[in-house]
Amino acid sequence: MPRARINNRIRRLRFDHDEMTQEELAGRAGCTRQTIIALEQGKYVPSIELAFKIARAFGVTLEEVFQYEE
Amino acid sequence: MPRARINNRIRRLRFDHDEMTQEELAGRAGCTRQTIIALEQGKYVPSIELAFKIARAFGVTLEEVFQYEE
DNA sequence: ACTAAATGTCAAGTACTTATTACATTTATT
DNA sequence: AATAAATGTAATAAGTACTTGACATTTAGT
Repeated sequence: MPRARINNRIRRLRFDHDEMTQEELAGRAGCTRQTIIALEQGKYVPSIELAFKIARAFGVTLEEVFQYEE
Repeated sequence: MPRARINNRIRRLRFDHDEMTQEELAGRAGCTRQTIIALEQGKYVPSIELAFKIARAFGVTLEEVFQYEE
């Protein structure tokens, strides 16, 4: 598959949610802390399922967290 | 990662788009025909990137194509 | 009925996502 | 300065997404 051009606003959303910790987010999203770290660092793009869970953890839509860069 | 609870409306969207063929959709989304077939059959869930491309091929949002069930 | 287009199946292989475990570093707090 | 909390790093391993290629079946048009 093509070069991933997906970026995310996880770091920003954590900030906006009273500086929610990575561990707290991981817990809510049902993944590990390391996964959150890697996502924030842009090391990879999550599966759709995890993306939906992260969005839900912040109470926003998937597209408010992840964007396809042209 | 958890059991994928993502379903899609690709078949329906193709129908609504004047019965766009799987090959035509694959071309627009930049994937193979076999991938479209497998997705319609629910054999797996696409990457976010492919999901965005498919949505774009139909001119709708990602969430209009893919839904997280419960 | 023929033919072509569309859809489906199968198998092998590559690349990526994510968990796990364990340790290191940075940033508060007191 | 000491401790604890938060963040970062790294390596292994398992499972999944997707391509490629080749062949089979179904559907539609003439």
